[in-house]
Amino acid sequence: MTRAPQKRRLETRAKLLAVAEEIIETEGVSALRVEDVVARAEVAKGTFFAHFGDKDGVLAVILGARVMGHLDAMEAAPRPASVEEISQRLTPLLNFVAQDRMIFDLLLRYSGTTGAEVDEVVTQGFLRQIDLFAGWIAALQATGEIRTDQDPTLLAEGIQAFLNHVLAIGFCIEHDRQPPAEALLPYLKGWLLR
Amino acid sequence: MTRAPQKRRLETRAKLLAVAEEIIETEGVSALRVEDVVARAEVAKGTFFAHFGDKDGVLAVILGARVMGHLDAMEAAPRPASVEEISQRLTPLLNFVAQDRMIFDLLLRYSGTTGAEVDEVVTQGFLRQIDLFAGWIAALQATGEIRTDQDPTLLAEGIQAFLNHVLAIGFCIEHDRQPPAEALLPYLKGWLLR
DNA sequence: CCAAATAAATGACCGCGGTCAACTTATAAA
DNA sequence: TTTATAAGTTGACCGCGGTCATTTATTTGG
Repeated sequence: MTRAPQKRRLETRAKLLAVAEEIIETEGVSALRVEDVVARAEVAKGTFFAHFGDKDGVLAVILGARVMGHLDAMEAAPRPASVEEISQRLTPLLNFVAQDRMIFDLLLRYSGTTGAEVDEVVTQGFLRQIDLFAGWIAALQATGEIRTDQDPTLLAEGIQAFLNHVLAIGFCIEHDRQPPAEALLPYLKGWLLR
Repeated sequence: MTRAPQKRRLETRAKLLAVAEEIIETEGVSALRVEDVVARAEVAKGTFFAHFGDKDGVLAVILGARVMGHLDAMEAAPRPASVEEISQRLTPLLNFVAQDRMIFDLLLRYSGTTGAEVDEVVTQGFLRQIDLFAGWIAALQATGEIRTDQDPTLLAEGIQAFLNHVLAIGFCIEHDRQPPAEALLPYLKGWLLR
């Protein structure tokens, strides 16, 4: 039987997270170095890895939480009444992910269950997002606003696909830098309207 | 004015490429180590980077060439006459990319022009793929097999999006391992049929 | 044929993520 | 209180990608 974590452990973890968030806030995700984190938190390097497994681990916790925040906001807002409004609702999340390729890569990599670690924040967020989209879609189907010949979940996963596509393209093409939500709209229309 | 590369340089490059391909062939992409390559090729480490910039550079050359090979085959084969046949034509390429996450990541990262290096093989392949799809789509539109209310290029880019989506999901979800081409079909139908 | 100039190759060195046997601290059983 | 056991932490060490001042080979102009 596993013992409850002791206070000391929770303090160390909190300190590491605080430092990591501080660095991300001021210098950006790409500037995060494990060695900086442990130095500023005044713990040994091994401690970091004992807590988070690897560098991506701490990023998953922090970025996962931010994604969750965006999902909270999306759930709190009124449901979109049109395809354009879907695109609007997605804008903040899209801009968040678009700010740094590392964020996109990490979310893409963690966004499905890789076996055991189903309790990952990012995985949760991914599933929640699909559910959220599916809810929006079902409602829009009920009003006849969008196509009804496909399952809401499939349509939701399709939105996910276009989201990632637009983000990936955005990181590649330097010229023609339109905001991701704008680039998304044509795909969304072609996918949802009939 | 830039001078033509001298014979020695071409030989070195060829040797490095041969060794790298040999390693990829026998041990897989993920097992590729720059230090192994230079050791077996009997050149110094710096030489490798003088030739390919970074590790991804040599991978882009090798994997880009393989993608080109698949595109050749796809162009040589008769045009798909249905959505199912599109999925069939895509199967070899899809399986190639699905064999290792590193391949997927690299192609995704290099698959757009990042400014100057437009002459990257991978970027070429990406553009060629879109063209190829657009050609297929235009032909299917002419026969009335698929929807005609959207531009072939947009539909082609959508296929690209679903391709990547299916691959990403495939790497995440361990259970329920259906071949990627199979997972693709529902999206393709929802996207192209009307 | 011989310098000066440029291309190519070298390998010691660095940064940084990640490991692990040893050590310290907390907790439970005797 | 003592002692066995587990939880938590430590830092030297490693692997590997990547850099760059220096050295060696090749080309070119006189």
